[in-house]
Amino acid sequence: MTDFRPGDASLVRKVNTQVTLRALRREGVATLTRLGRITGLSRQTVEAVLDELKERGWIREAPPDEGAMGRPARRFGFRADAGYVVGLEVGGDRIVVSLADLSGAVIAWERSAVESDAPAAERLEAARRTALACVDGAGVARTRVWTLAAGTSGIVDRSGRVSLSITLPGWTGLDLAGVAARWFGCTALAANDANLGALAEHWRGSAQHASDVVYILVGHRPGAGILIGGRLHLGRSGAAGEIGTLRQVGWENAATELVEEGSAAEVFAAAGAGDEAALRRVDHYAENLAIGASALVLAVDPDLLVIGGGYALAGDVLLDPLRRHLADLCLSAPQVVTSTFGDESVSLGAVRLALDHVERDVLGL
Amino acid sequence: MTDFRPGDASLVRKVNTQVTLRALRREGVATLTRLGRITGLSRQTVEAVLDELKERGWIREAPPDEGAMGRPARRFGFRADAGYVVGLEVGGDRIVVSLADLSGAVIAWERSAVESDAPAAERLEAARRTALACVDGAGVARTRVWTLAAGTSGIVDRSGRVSLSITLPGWTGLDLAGVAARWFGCTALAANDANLGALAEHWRGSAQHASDVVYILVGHRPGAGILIGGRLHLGRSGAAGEIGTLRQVGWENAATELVEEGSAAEVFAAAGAGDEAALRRVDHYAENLAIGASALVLAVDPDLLVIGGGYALAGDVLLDPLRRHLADLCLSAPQVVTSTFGDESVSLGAVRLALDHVERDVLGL
DNA sequence: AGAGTTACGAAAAGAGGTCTCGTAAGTGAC
DNA sequence: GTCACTTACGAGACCTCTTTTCGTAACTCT
Repeated sequence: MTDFRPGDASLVRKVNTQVTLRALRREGVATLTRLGRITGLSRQTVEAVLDELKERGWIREAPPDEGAMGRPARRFGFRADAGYVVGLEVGGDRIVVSLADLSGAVIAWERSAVESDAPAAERLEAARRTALACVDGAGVARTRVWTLAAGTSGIVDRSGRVSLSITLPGWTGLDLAGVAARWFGCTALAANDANLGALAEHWRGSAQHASDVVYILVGHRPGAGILIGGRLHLGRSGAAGEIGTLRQVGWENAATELVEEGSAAEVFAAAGAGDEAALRRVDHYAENLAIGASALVLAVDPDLLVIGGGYALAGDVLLDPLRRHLADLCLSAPQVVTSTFGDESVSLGAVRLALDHVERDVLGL
Repeated sequence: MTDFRPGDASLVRKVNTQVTLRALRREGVATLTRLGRITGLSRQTVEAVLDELKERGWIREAPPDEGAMGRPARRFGFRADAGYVVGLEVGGDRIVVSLADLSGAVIAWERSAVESDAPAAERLEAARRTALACVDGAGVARTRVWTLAAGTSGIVDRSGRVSLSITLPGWTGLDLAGVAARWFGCTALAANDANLGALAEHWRGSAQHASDVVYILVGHRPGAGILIGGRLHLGRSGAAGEIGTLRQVGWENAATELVEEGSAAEVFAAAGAGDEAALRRVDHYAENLAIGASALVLAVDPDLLVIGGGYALAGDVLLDPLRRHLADLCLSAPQVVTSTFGDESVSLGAVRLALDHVERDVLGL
């Protein structure tokens, strides 16, 4: 439950360091006095904390603000460029990479296509190349990447190994985190793509103010990620949210039925234009989706249901029937919204995961 | 995420008070030196903390141990009898009450029967009488009850109001916590029965070492409770785990099919003796159960699945087919065990909930 | 009664944090 | 350019909480 270890004075310093650093990261650049006011600490304490942080290289002193009244205050800024993290999506037909600094600002994107039946080695090599290209292209030395996180479809266990992948050839059993760790010689993490999507939405998307979130990545084969109390819930084997496994749910073939004629985008467009047959197809797909979604919703009773992934671009054409079926299946369905991100959501979630790791393990606490 | 407030020296004292109190509750009675050793604090600090706690009435000084070597040490004990909590199950056909002291030791049980079609007022009155009888019978003054928690079937929202009950007449809309608060003039909490069962198992039952737990209360109408990270997960409206709502799951009528001929106990007994027809019935019931259970398991991916409630007494007669169907439906089914409690599990969980409240709100932190 | 054992209690020291106050370093008005 | 005003810095006193040390007290055992 709570903490078990007793505390001494250094605990207080630890807490206050955290609080100060958190405030500084929000502020960007701030004076001692201002930091004192927003943290509730005395200026003296803030000063001591910042001295320590400067020593450790986390922050830097910025030039004083000119033109202000009174004696110029010393200003400090979080050294967002002290290190970088890479967020990576290794998808069925594409690789998406984002490079972010420690403040979470994404400073470079890179993407490339990959054949959906490419063997594992080829897919990995494409991912590696794209990631390196992204970092090199941004002019960031490879050694300055502190952590990499990768999202991929399939079940990824807590150690970052793909324990089961249905869609990607040769993917099952792959130690994705282990392999990716060698690319930059840094710690690497791996997780399921839907989980990372959920994380991204909670970080900067439509789920920012929700605590418990179910995120469904709709596309060829829907997947789901769950946030409990704002934190990723992975489960014992990392398989939390894998409701699609249940035959009763019918997620396996939901998409193939949808795209029997034409691409998904075409079907959605036709449905949006009022085409009866397309509407029926979409409705049927939404119903299938709703069955799985309702199982997750009933299990978790989330504050919010977020729909992400390629098909989410269809917007209300898909969401309206989904909401209808969901209301039918659940006692009280939560609010349903679409992702605010396009296809960056997984790599953005990966960035967040990497940053979480940095903040926890490198920054301490 | 983590704490937002900065800390000063008093934070350290708070932490150490918690640690000490926790240790003392585990030990029962302990000397200063011993407490120092197990908490990792100096004897002086422990002494200061204990002085404060004695002042506040949480602990008492016990007579020194005789016959030991050296100067007799002062001994302190947690005042488990400083207050009491009442755990209550308001079931379909019975009321179960347990009275526990602050150490969690149950010092009195009381139960009574109630008609399954009794109107709400009658059921409530029976619950009140039984609770009062339990406390009075134990010789505990009613004013010494600090918190009461009640478990009942149906969906109970976070404020302790029954937002939906299918089985109990007149129960929907009842402010159970509000009503029960008047019985002893203390804070009262209310929750779903399966949630409390889960809590009980994690506290003292088969789920003690599990972090994420799905608990299914099997009986007339199965219900489920979920523990995430050892804590109750209620969800937005308190409906987390209500997978039985989903028609595809078939929990609604699972039991009625089981008991078409004879009582449930008879069917289980016959199945245990090898009766083909009974085996088929049980297998069918187990299959229905497994569908809902697998939805929960896939959603949450728990460390452990615990089966409690009346039918759990059947043991492996029910569990074996359940495990089989579960293995069939889930990628990797978790361990499945039965509850270690009989029909005390809900009231025991209620005790735990009440104690949690006391520890958080009364003891501080 | 003396030796051995164990715990108590006061005193000193150190780490952190807050408050106060005199001083430094700017801007703006005259 | 000087003076008043504003704002921030820095040193010192003081408080809280913890730990360490050491002399003393209160037992048991021989």
